[in-house]
Amino acid sequence: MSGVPAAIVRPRERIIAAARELFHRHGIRGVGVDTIADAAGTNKMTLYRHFESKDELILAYVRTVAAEGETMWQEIARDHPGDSQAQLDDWLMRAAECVSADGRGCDLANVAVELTEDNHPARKLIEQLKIHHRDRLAALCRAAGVVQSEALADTLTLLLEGARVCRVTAGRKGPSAEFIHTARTVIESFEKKPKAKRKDTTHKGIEQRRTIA
Amino acid sequence: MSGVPAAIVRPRERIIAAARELFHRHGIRGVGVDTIADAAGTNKMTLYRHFESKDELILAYVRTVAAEGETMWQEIARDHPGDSQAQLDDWLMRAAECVSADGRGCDLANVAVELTEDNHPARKLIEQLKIHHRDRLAALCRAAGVVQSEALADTLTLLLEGARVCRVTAGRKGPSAEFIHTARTVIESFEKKPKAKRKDTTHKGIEQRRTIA
DNA sequence: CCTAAATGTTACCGATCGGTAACATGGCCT
DNA sequence: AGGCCATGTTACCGATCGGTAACATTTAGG
Repeated sequence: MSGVPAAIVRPRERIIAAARELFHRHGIRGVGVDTIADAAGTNKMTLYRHFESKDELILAYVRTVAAEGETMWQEIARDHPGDSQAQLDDWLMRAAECVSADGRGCDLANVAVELTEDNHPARKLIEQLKIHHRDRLAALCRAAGVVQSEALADTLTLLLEGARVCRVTAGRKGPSAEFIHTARTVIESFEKKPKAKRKDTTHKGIEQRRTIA
Repeated sequence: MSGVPAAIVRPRERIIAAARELFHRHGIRGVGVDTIADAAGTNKMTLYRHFESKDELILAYVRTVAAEGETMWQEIARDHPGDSQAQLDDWLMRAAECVSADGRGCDLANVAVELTEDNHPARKLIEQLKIHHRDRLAALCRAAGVVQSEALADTLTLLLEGARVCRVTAGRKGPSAEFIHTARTVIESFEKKPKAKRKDTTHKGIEQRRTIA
């Protein structure tokens, strides 16, 4: 009854998993539906019974990548409850992993680059996801006591996206190699709210922790 | 003798111009050689008499984009001779134009994203070009008196590349909207060499110009 | 066990892809 | 005028693309 058999992975999930891998490696335009169906251990006909077009499969791919991003944010919050400063640090480490992972850059950005039609539904979805990610980061910066939290979120977003694309264009030894150091320097250059009400312009004591909670 | 007739644009130049435009708009994989030949007012056969493959045409496209970048650097040097600070400002303005131009991002980066084969000659060329650009920027930062010139060049490169890709993924109102302000803030946070030998830690007078020449 | 739904298999469609052969036409130089 | 070289034209090639029809097979549920 509750044994293994019922847990066999359905074709739909295998197709999504195969698309996830192949789209990531060869790009959206670089892989056909035949290849995906084959890699999923099924056939094109079954694929088209679950996705009415390749565009819909691309949308499912984007949603899958987005879900992984959502999982990341949840893990960050779970691993450092109430410690926004540690959450920001964790975000930075995970971001650095994304940069140096495998040199294929950001999957969402790659899709946006390959989808040159302005009104493609996947592009609109990606736009929402990217804005959402930036807003989450801004909220985290604010919680961590950064005064110009919006500006820092914008800056960190640009640095991360730049590092990922530079990893693709300039290789492992390019500007992305120093991403962590670069981001840390920028973060430290932003002023943080002191515990006291008055601004503290001391030129050395900018290192208090847990400013907000 | 020196009249107009001999100056008629040859098919080769028209093909490169058409490829420049179409590759930029629709991506490398998004446009076929037929379309390019047609847009160039010629035919596929003539195209293949000048370029032995589409890959070679892509290479010519990359070289064209690179030449435009070289022209930009020369204009920057010509417009502000001996004033490295003004040259850096000029670079920033031109970079901002690249970001907000037409929302198609960086042509070279787009090619690198679309060319998923690691050993494609165009990818190696792009890598050299990107590294070269970063080194030029680092030299400019050093000439402008920035102490950590290498670090600033890396940071500005990441910001620029990030802004261009964010313009594609997150739209006009995304993090790239504040690119100039973001970059300016970062630049100002980097220490500059004072004229005097001793470091000047004054908290307000960080605005001297023409520090080096 | 029997039925019905999900999946597999094969063949096919029109379109487009990168690339080539053969031949006709043009203009430029001696 | 003659000849040559660049270009234009047409047709074609095999491969692959996204997508579908018809039919066989398996699987699950009553």
